[in-house]
Amino acid sequence: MAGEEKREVLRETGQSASGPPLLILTGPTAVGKTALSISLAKAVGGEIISADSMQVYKHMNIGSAKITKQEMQGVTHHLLDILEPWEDFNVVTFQRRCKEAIAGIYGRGNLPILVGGTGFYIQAVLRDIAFTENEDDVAYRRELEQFAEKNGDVALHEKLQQVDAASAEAIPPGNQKRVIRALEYFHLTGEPISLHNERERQRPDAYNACYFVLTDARTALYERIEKRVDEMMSQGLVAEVQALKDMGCRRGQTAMQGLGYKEILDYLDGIGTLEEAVNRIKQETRHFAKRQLTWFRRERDVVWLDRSQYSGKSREQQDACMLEVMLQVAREKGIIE
RNA sequence: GGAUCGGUAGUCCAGCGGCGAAGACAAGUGACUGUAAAUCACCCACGGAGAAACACCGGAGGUUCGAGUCCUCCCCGGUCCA
Repeated sequence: MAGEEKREVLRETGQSASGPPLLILTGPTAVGKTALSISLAKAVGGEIISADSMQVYKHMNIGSAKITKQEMQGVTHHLLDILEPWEDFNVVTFQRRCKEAIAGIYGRGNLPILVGGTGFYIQAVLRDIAFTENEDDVAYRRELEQFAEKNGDVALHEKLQQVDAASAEAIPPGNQKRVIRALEYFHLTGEPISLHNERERQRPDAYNACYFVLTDARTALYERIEKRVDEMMSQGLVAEVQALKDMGCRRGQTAMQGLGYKEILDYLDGIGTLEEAVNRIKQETRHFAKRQLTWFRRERDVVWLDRSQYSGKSREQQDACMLEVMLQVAREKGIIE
């Protein structure tokens, strides 16, 4: 239904199929991207690049639901386990390393497949968003944080109002992180970030891409999430987090923002019971899935693959059907034979 | 059987006789251009709606200008005594 419509639109508008080829497979957590991505990679001769903000970290396997060596079935994966958990990571770093990986894959004559649930990262690569070259000014950021601490969100927001009214309009005072970034951007470049964003929004895709979004009925998705969290627990999530804690990982680090990690860390620090922590993980993972869906709905030219359309079939059969659809779309775009 | 406390949204829970019903959670929707598994916003008590009026706090009556709030009876649940 939704997928079909999108494809029609693509055909009619004949969106310029320019740029190097790229396959994207994404969707909310726990829809079952991993297995499908392997079939896809095998079918098209592709290498997978993980578009996931947590799986880049070493020692975070259970909680991030990282693919195992065995599950890879020989398919090459990139951007997994590239950082220690105390290192910072962000879109810009991702974009750079992803582009490097893509270049390498083309060099080997293979097709890059971006697989993962971090929509922002995917967008950064697909549209080749230009981020500021400036290093971030940690001191200035800290200064703003302290200002907000003392004077409140609203006062900080007023600062933004003065230099960049458009951004102030768009960002609510409560969203301190984005208010700070907007101020920081202005501080660094002398240009309002709203202008920059406006410009970047116009960018066409940098690739001849197929953007597949795997989804499912909400209830089914939520059930899968709960089941998966339970599995993580039995696989030893607590021990994994304990090990991270022993390595010196603390709340506040980028890696420890991961779902499942911050909650278990709380538990290990004596905040609440294990049961409460588990329930919170489930809850927040559901919220997260919802946010992901919101993001993908907003992206243009996506092809939806909805499991609920194949509800009578087994997962393997569903995957087989969806693989067919993906190959069909890729052929139409001239990405594969 | 007697005593007593309570029945308000999916859940928990506020509510001096002026309530078209507070708060929290869940659910839903959305934003997002260097922390994105982050951060934030909106919405949420039948229906209908531009506004008004009607309807709403277990059920039925009553008192009152006015009842979720007081009274009576009934139904349901907790606790205590038998």
